Amino acid sequence: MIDLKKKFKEQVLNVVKSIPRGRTMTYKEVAQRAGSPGACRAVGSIMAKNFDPKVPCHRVIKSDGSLGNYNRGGIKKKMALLRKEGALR
DNA sequence: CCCCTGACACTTA
DNA sequence: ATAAGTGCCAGGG
Repeated sequence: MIDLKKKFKEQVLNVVKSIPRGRTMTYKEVAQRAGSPGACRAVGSIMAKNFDPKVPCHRVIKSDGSLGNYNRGGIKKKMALLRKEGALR
């Protein structure tokens, strides 16, 4: 269980869990905070295939402001959540 | 100025 | 080990 790649995944989940309400973070920012500044694409893959209910992955968006992928009900659900939280105004 | 494509880094199966 | 999926950057038209 103590593999470097898994550590990165755990770090990514941990940093996303730490995102405050009403705040959004890009995949690149999350990847950089997780310890791999060039793994922005890996963050998307992690979220896409291994989503954790404790992780507000809906607060993680693309660098250009798009929402990216979402496996938790649909993109419109993600927008609704962010809008309700105040991350999208 | 805007739109599209290729190449890259990393994970999961 | 390979293939598929995802997001960012750079270049070309």
